[in-house]
Amino acid sequence: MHAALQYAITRSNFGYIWIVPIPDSTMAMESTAPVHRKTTLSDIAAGCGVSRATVSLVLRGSPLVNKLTQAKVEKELRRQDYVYNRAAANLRRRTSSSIALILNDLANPFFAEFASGVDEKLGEAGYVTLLGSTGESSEREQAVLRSLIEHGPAGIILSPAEGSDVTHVLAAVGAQTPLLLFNRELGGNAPKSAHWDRLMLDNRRGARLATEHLITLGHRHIAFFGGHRDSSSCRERFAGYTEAMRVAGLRIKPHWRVECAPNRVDAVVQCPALFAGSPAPTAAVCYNDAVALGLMLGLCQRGMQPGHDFALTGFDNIAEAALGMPPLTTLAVAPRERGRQAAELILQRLHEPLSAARYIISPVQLVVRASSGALATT
Amino acid sequence: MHAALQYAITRSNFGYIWIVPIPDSTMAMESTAPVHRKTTLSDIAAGCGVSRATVSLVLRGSPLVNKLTQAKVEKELRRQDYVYNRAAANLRRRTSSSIALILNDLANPFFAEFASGVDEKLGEAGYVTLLGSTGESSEREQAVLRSLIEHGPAGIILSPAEGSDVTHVLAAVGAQTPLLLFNRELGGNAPKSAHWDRLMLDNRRGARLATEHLITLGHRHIAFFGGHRDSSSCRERFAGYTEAMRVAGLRIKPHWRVECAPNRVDAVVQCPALFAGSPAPTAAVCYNDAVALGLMLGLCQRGMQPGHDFALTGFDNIAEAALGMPPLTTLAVAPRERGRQAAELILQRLHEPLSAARYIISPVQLVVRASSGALATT
DNA sequence: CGTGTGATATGGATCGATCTAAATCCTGGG
DNA sequence: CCCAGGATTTAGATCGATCCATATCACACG
Repeated sequence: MHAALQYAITRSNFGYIWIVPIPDSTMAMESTAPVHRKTTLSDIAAGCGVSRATVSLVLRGSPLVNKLTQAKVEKELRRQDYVYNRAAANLRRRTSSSIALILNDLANPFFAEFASGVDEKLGEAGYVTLLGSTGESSEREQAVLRSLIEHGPAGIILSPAEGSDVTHVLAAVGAQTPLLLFNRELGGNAPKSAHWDRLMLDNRRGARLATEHLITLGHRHIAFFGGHRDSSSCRERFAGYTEAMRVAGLRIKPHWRVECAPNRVDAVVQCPALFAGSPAPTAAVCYNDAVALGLMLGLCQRGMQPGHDFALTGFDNIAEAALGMPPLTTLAVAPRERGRQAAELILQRLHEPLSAARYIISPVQLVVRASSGALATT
Repeated sequence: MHAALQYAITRSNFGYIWIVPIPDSTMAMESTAPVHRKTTLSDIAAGCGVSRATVSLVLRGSPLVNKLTQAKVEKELRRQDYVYNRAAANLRRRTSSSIALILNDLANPFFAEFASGVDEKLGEAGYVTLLGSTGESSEREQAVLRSLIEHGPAGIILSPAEGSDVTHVLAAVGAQTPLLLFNRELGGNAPKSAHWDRLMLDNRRGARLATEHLITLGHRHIAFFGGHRDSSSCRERFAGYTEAMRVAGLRIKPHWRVECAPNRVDAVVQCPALFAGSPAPTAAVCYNDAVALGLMLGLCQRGMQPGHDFALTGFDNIAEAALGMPPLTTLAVAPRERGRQAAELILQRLHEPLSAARYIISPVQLVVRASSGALATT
């Protein structure tokens, strides 16, 4: 290879691409193994004059093998840079060491942190995470499920896409692989025979806590702001809100229910709707933090000071909630913890495939900050 | 089972746990398969009186089989709810259909979106993503690498943990599996023989663009705010800043370089340091968006109006950047696109294992908004 | 000296698919 | 009626590990 060809540099649009040739001695002597094949248990056996069975025993730390042979084999394992082929072992043992994690929206920080928790816990238990992101499309969900199931995961953790249907999911999953549903229910009505574990958030209780908090602070005209009626989590949160209002003997005016997409931009846009009717609310329970932060912006634009002239709460306790001006009163759902919990649940299910299905509604915790006016700092 | 035992409800702390017994007919008739084992290719063969080889050919859509037998086999496949065992096939074919994706911090929205892009692209290509999150710990990185490599991924996409070391990583990965490095370089000095692909962000150019933008707007006293000197990306961005200043013939005062942790809280705290010396800067290039948003808060607290009394830029273009008051001028890095690109690169590498290593520095794009004063709206 | 015993080691079948080479079937030409 | 040759099908080995039943060995005991 000529020195002149050492580097090829391309300027493309903005970025750069370097092409660096491979050094001549592509693969130097790899101990003793043939250049390309991975070394297998048989290579080790041959390499130190014992049978494959013995090597296998050593790999699994069996007490049956003599200390000396064990040492000899272990030395050879290191010498040949052996890596265990778990797929082969799993095939023979009819086991699996992976769990599929299928999320409707990995790019959402809430699910990202959930995934992080799942992976953490699974890793500790010696399992590996098979990831699948469906981008909120039930067609992709089908495809992803079918693809992942072929890799034979021991279990599946699924946060369904919106509009995901029971029968389709069950058809793809089959009856063999345990399923844990997270965050959302499946649409359609389930066949009687079907059963799976569920891990949900206590949306209803969360919204009730927030509403009660505002009531305690003296508010009587409280709105429910944001979210769409057809989202199940929004329905649940709204139910918690109405429940608290009813218990406190407060009537809800129709114009106190303002819908908007669960993001900041739309929240800003819809803010005026809150004040269209009379009496105007003095506080709002928001569908989630994004919406609450948007509403705060909208209030500022109307010359109102959130936490002072108007109290509001969020839901999720995203990172920015603590840092807003003012900081946001909200409900912490601890997504990483939920991830660890989901992993634990599916692992338990593997140990007891026949035990009763569990339906867990996970606690949420009210985090009081200045936006609700409780800690108002002028 | 008695009706009285139908449900067990536990109230625990905040949440609830339902235990729902499994219906009596746990597994109804599963077509014809024995209750518990998965159906295999042999079952299908036996079920419709052909050989295993023929079924295998049908599965892979070979044109060699007669239309009639093909139809017969396909019918039986459906009847028995057959699912392909890709692990077994991979073992025989000595192939792999998975790619390992190892991230230093999955909970970070930037990486979450990157992962989302990777998974999307890999899915399209028929690959499955093996996830591993290292939580910024090089020990965990080692463990995760070793665990994932045992599952025989066809390739590895690695965004290294801070302080991750070349030799350790190479020892875990081995020479067989192609490696693509994303976002960061590995520490330590690499052995000559080693080579792998790299996909990095054009940190330097990004910071230069931001700085040039501020200079064009008339600023002469420009600070570089945030980040730590020992982070490689921070060093690169700082280099871009100094380069632009030098080219424009502007001297940098020492007190214009203020370090802080790459988050909002610390940025607020360090804000006053910017104005400790004279002459005070009239603008700042910030290490990233979080820092820039923090600095905006700090400026407000000093009674200054960002984008009006003081110009500033961020880096990353996180979701909140567009929604701040004022919206933040920043550099878009398109993490999802980078993810798709990373997936593409590793897939290409699988097709050409011996082609030259690529070093790609991905473009970043200046997104001008009001915070830099270019679009000042009073 | 034969043999029972505990400690080790191993051959060969096996998991569920694929591959290779060879067997079978079918059809038309000689 | 036989056979070449294309169209189909298949038996059996194989991937890299594990499991089972059996083999081997050293030693002690009657």
